Amino acid sequence: MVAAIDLSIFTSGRASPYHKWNLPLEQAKSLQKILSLCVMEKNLERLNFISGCDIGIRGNVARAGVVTFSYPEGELVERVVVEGKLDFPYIPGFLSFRETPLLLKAIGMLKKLPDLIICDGHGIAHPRRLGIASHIGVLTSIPTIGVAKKLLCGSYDEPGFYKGSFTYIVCDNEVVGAVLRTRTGVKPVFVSVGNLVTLEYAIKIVNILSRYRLPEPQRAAHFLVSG
DNA sequence: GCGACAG
DNA sequence: ATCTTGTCGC
Repeated sequence: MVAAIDLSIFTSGRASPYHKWNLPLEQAKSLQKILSLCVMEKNLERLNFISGCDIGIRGNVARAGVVTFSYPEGELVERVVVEGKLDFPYIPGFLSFRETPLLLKAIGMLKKLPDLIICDGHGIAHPRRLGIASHIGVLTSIPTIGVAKKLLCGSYDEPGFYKGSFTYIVCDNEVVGAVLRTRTGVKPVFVSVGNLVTLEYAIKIVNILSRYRLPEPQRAAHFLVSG
């Protein structure tokens, strides 16, 4: 039996117990390469609760939101919103150093940890294979999937027109993610493994979740922190 | 050197 | 991410 993960350590508002966040880019780069070695691709054994998380920014204040839904019922189970400041600037390839601290704080406040977290941004479809979804997944040991609106690295062929069709994202001769058409005729999303899931499963679940009217996790979280 | 570049 | 009006289409 393994002790439950205590995420309350992230709610202190202080630096992460695992590593500093305000790092020079070169150190951040090294850290990403090291942590990417911790990314594991495996099958989920159960999926009863799915969370979506996102960050909204207004001037100097940022709000991180986490929303949890039951699956497959799709009922709202819990939601958390926390406000704070972001000190790290947005630099392509280093998004997690900007948003992860506040997101972990919000995730750590959940009464019940989810079986999966859908993150806004890439997972391993990243130059150093550690996008924000992977970073969060590695630090929390919670399975994560990255869903981004734009490509960060690599190339792909346009997926088919209809919902469910997808193509792969190839970066440095590796398949790092997929471009999935979640709605017929609408702009596709970029799906990639964050941690502890398989790309095939990630594609499948993201496609399924996009059918839900209310519960599409990231959208719900986005709604929570913006509108 | 030049262009690309999640949120 | 955020700032923003009207407008094309089902």
